[in-house]
Formats: sequence, structure tokens, C-alpha cells
Amino acid sequence: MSDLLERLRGRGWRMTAQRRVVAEVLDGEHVHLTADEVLARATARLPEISRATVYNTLGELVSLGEVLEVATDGRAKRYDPNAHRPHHHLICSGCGTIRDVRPTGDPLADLPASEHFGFTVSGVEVTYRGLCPTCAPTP
Amino acid sequence: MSDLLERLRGRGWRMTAQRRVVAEVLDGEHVHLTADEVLARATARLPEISRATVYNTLGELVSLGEVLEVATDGRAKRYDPNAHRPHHHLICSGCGTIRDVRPTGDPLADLPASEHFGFTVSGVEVTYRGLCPTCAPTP
DNA sequence: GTTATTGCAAAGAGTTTGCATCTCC
DNA sequence: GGAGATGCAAACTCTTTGCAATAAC
Repeated sequence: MSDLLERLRGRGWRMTAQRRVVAEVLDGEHVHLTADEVLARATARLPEISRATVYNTLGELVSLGEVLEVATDGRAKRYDPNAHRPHHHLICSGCGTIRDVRPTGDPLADLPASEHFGFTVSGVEVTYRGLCPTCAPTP
Repeated sequence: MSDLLERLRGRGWRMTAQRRVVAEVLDGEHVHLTADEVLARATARLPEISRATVYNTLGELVSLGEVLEVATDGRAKRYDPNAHRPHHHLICSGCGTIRDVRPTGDPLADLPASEHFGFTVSGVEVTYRGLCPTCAPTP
């Protein structure tokens, strides 16, 4: 089921029960869990997994480029398993829910050379803000 | 000199030496300080200012909409005094330097209704990533 | 058998809070 | 004079680290 697990195995990643559980917990669309949420869900499947291992594993997945860190306004970082499916985020200002979205057009092309300040520009993240149906004020 | 101070006074913000110093330290273009950096610079001008007051003041400025929080990948939040000049950010992946940039076009218009998921979309932040001239590899 | 990974517990960074004192308007 | 701001220190949240025990290949 998990593309992620396949890819990791193919890269010679040493497989352990803990790593498998973390990868499984992260798999899916519109998944943006905090480290704590990953730990909670992983613990449900593998009670002896430790917080340190969850952080270690998440850090490696990010280094490998298989998982993206999403810095939201709130406190804890969230982890996004869809690093290979280009997308951006729509975050609810009320409850913090995140949806993956795909805008039209290429935001990279929208930054004129005069605004590069000598930088080599290589990527762009777009974060939309709004209120989800649940948090929207009732008229 | 400070638009920010003018505006705050006009809003009936109770002025104290501490608040003035924080506002002065934040003023300027391409300014994106962490709370700790604000404290350091404020302390240079007003040695008796406390960390709690810096955090309190920054939090209020953010609530008032006069200062923006910028969540970078790294740890500490940064504070951007140009809330009233629409802009986005170009961040160096090497050293974390931030420049304010103004892309052409309207990224909000690039999110089709089919990607709204029922949200009321009200804003958007665009973060460009790259390497600054200092951090770029020398050929 | 080696080498990498795990778990534990403690430390670290960044931020928030409770409360008595002090200061602006 | 009174509402509100300050400073202090402790608490809190999230994350990282050192190291001995353990499990993968």
C-alpha cells in the first residue's frame, strides 16, 4: 500500500518495526501530523516505540527528501508525506486543519529577476489561509 | 522616523520606554528579527528591559496586525514590521537570511474554486527558497 | 559479527505565565 | 488614582542528545 515504504527499501534503508510503523502512519493524502501525533498513532500499533525514535525517523525521512516539514503558525512542526507530489497548502486559521492544494500557474515564474537580489532561486512554497467549513461563522 | 510608532500612538497604545524601544528596533526594510535578537538590541538601548516584556510586546504588535510572524524552517519565529506593505519572502537555505520580495501576479487568483474544499480563502503567503550570493557555491 | 538503530532520561531552545511592583494617562 | 505594563523566575512545549543495550543485514 505504501509507496513510501517501497521507496525506502529500494534506497537500502535498514528496516525496523519502528521505522515501518512511522512510515505507515504517515502514509496518505492530506496527512500533516505533528511528531506527537505520529508518536501517538505509532504507539497504538507498537507500544514500545520511543519518542526519540519517532523524532530520529522523521528527521531522516526529511533528510532523504521523502517527507516535508511544514512550519505552521502554531507550535509544533507538521510532517507531509507527499514530497513527490508537488502541491501547496491551505490552512484553516480557526482549527489549523491543512489541505493539500494545487494552484494553477507557476509561482516561481512570478518572481522577476529584479527581485532575486543575487540569489539562486530554487523553490517556492505557497500557503493559503482561510476558514474551513466547520470554523466559518454561521450567518 | 517610525511609521510604526506613529500608527501605534494613533491607536491609543499606551506608550512606555520599553514598547518604544521594541518598535524602534523592529523598524526598517528587510528586517526579520527573532525575539532574542529584538531583546539583545533593545537591551543595548534600555538595559532594564526584560525578556517577558519583549515577548508581550511582540505578541501585541502581532495581534494589532502591525507586525507579522514569519515561521521559518529553523527554530525561532521572526518578526516582520512591514505588515502594511504587501510582500513575500526569499529565504537563503544556507544562512537563513530573508529578503522581502514582490512577485508579479496575484497568487490568490491562482487557486481555482475546485481547490477551495469549502474554505473561505482570505490570504496567501509565498516563500521563495534559494541561495544568497554569499552562500552560493563558488564555481 | 558489525554496524546501525533503539530507548531512556536528561538537557536544551524557545515561549508563556502568575504575581507583586511600578508607571503612564 | 486606577487600569494597565513591567520584571522576575518558574513552568511549559517541542526537540535534541549521550550512551548502553539491542536488532538488522
